[in-house]
Amino acid sequence: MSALPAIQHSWQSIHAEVLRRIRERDWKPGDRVPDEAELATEFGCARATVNRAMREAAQAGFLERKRKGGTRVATLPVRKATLDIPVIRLEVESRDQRWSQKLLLREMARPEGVPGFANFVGKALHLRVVHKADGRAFLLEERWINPAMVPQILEIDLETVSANEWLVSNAPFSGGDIAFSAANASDTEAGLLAIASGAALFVIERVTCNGDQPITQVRLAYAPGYRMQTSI
Amino acid sequence: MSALPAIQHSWQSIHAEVLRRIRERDWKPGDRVPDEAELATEFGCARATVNRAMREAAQAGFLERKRKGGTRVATLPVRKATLDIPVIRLEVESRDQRWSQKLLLREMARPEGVPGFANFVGKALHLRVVHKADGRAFLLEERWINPAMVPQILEIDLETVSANEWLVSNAPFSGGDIAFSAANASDTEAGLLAIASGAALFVIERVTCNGDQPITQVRLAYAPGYRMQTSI
DNA sequence: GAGTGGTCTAGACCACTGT
DNA sequence: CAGTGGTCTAGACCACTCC
Repeated sequence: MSALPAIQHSWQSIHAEVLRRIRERDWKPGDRVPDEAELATEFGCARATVNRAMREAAQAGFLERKRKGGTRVATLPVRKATLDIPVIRLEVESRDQRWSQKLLLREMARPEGVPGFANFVGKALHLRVVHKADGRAFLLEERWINPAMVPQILEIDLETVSANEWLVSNAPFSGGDIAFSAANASDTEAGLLAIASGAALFVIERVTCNGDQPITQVRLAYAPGYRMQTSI
Repeated sequence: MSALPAIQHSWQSIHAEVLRRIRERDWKPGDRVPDEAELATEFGCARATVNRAMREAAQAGFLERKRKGGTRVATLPVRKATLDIPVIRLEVESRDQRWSQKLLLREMARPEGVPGFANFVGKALHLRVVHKADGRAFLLEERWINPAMVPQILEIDLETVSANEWLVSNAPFSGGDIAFSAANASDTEAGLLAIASGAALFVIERVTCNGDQPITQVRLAYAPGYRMQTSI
């Protein structure tokens, strides 16, 4: 009962009220909640407005919705965190630091054992780059690029433009996979990053594809101190 | 020009077509794209349908929308990856392994230098737990819990029920922060995980709050081999 | 001021899926 | 089969922001 203070509109206010009821245990985990039509009456708005509010809450993991089954409060709310994967240069500049890079290696080679390039035949563009923030090396990039997918990149001056940035702007892609892990720095890596051998690196591995064709695979190894953050 | 094959409906098909145009460079980065009314005419649907498709594309980072400014293709599309933060037990069981835990420490203590507990006065519940998959230790959990926010937890048998799981189901919370990083295993950590001292651990640090009150802070250190994965 | 996206409404039909 | 969420429509008004 107890309708809301009279004037309630906007899906956001309803969304907030829904989250409040979950947080305050008005609606308990596992509970069936009133259906959209009922809530629309209670809130005095159109069903579509309730739908929007509930859909967003479900997408965030707070509710579980099923046709005919109705809507229930999630029992074990799987929290969903959204990470931004920015262009490296912008990530550095957003910390008010100056970005620069050094191209250590540029070759055409056979990608062997490279994730995403399993069935690849012929040679691919292989890059190794050190990224610097205010002149200090903080990130090693090891990248393989499928030249069949982005032939133009063979003519780009990768000393000037980062492959990362060029690809983001010029390589259409449909999807990919990302994995995060930790790894001990090899002697070589330690030398390049000016850190102790064996130091713990934060590693991001990413494969991007267009359809079923791989475009690029990259391994980013961040020097100690790097933190990837987000809110939930 | 070239209207679509005639029958086009559903925001999802329009969404797919929009992404295709971006991918295939029909619409180039930075380009202004037709406004909603125009697209609605082209696709032969209501403006609300176009709105839904474009809104989702913008949320995913492919478009930038501004009132009056119109909609443009993002020049440097910031990829957004969504991570699921599951309950540890379920994560293990989803790999068809058996989950178990060992409670190493349970004390009331002053949280000093604990993120999120900066202004905390008095004592908090401090836990240290080893999580095992098929009997093999793979994760160290170090947790602080604000007893004022969840007094019932003081009476829970944390040997049986994981604090992680209990909190997820019983502690209402409104938000929090997560950070991911890498760290070298200390001698103690190495001993507990049966790995070499200094090995690279994947670390997740999370603070959850209700309003401005901290509920719990946890540091999860995963043994080498752990990968957190997602698709984009 | 005017153009464009953001949202709300009232009603309708459809698609799943539990009973 | 029937209840519930998912979506579409046509129209309206509002809010922001560029000119």
